[in-house]
Amino acid sequence: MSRDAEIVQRLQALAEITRLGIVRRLASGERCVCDLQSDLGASQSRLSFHLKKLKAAGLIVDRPEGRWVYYRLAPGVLDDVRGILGALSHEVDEWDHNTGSCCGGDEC
Amino acid sequence: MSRDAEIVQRLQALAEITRLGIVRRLASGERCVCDLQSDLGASQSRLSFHLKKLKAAGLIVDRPEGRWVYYRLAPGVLDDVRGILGALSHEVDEWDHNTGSCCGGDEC
DNA sequence: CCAATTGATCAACACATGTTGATGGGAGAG
DNA sequence: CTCTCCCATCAACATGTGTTGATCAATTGG
Repeated sequence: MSRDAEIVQRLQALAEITRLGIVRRLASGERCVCDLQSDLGASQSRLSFHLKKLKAAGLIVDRPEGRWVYYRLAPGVLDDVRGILGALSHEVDEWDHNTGSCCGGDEC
Repeated sequence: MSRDAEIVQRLQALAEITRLGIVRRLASGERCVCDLQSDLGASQSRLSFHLKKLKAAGLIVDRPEGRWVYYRLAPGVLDDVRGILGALSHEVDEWDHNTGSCCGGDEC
């Protein structure tokens, strides 16, 4: 998978209200699905669907233990995403109002 | 629109390969649609569609001038998104392996 | 005025995504 | 073993998203 596809997948994983809630919840520590279920008021099936997305994007990791499966944030991944956005917004500082001409130059 | 919905909309706007390319391109300065068209090799209709999404999310702003419409990054918005992600990943530092019990406590 | 250019918008289509309710499987309790 | 709990998975459905090709409005140039 290309780097860009990976970034897109991670951003997309975060770009959903339920999953954002899950990530926010996991930010304070490991939780099992049943915890998230009561915290977020979401059905078990729905949570499982979203956890799968987050896991596929590498944002969370699971730890099965007995009957339960504990989820937590994958270390460093959120900061990695932040780094990408930082690299994007960084160049805008030295922005010149008329850096380039339209349509490649002399024609416009 | 709630704060969370706004964040989701912005993340979602970034979570697409064409739009990520647009943002990356605009990071180095203002561009008109015809510039992006040749840079990204995308059709005019497709670009217009994605630019509309980015604009609706508040990530870019437009500046009509004559026949052309110039787009550029909205200042501060990318950093705002970064700030959100930073707030999320921040709490994970003080993570305790067994912070909470499952399912609210005494039952598991 | 007429023609060309830029870009927004539309309809139509294919495909992806999120939800619900049901089913199944593994682990532990009785 | 049987029953229950936790969780993943599935089918079915509704909705959202991205693409193409056509059309339209506004601007500019001849």
